[in-house]
Amino acid sequence: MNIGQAAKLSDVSAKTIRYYESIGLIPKAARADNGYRDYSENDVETLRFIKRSRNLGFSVEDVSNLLDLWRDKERASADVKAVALKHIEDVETRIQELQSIRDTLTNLTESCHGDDRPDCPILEGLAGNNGCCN
Amino acid sequence: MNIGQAAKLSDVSAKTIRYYESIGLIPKAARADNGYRDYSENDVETLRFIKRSRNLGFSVEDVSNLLDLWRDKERASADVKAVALKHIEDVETRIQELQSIRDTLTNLTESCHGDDRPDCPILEGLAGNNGCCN
DNA sequence: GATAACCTTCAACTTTACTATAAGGTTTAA
DNA sequence: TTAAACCTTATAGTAAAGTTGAAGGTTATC
Repeated sequence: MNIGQAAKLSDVSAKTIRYYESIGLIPKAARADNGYRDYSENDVETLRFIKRSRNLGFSVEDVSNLLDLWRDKERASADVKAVALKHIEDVETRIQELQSIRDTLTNLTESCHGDDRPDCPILEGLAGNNGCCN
Repeated sequence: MNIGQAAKLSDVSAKTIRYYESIGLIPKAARADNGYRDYSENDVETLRFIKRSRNLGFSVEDVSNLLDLWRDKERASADVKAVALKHIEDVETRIQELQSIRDTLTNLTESCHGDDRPDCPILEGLAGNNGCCN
């Protein structure tokens, strides 16, 4: 199938597929007689794998590692698990950072009456005129 | 004081201070006789405000708006609150996305024995061979 | 007086992951 | 047959927020 069809089936745009090929994330595609890239069902599977992994927040480099593991039928599942656990840890850290930010902002906004008067604890907090943040 | 001193006091690097000036986030600095930028305590306060705001995840553009509001002694606190509430909402959305990712990954890793055998539910999940994700 | 530690400008580069554009060849459908 | 809808390559641009480097002037210290 042509790249457009593969794009549709995998939900990865044609441009992005070419980009992935250019950076070596996927091997160079086979070519039809007319020079067009030619994809198999298997290639589409790979693209779907990439798409799902990216949706789960793995970097392209992580995905590259995961693809290697996926293709290696002898790999130890522990190797895959290690990549996943590391990523979970990173995600968890980011969640906690964001929660901390949210809580600080929530405290600030709750103390701001939010009307047309000018005094504003939010700005005071950002300026450091209270003990609540940093 | 010189830029290095202002950098130290505000915890914003000298290069970043120059960068902020170049994009108009802060006004052009006063100059000493030798041509060096000259900062006041007030300027350092502003840099600290910027630093805290950035730490709380506000974009540079948001910070620009917040600075305008900060400088405008007539502003309505409601205007500030609106910026903060919008940001809280964005942060909350991001937290939920990350939690969803984390939960999916946790499910996958929990079903993976993680030893030296090759079969791996994580890769199967990423490949779409189960119902758990996307 | 030398040398380190400052400061200056300006342009270019970094990161990540694409996206866009140009100029052109191919295929499909009316 | 001609127009739309594909496909090709190569180059450049985007986002965001800085960072780096070169080439040079200034100041503080030994």
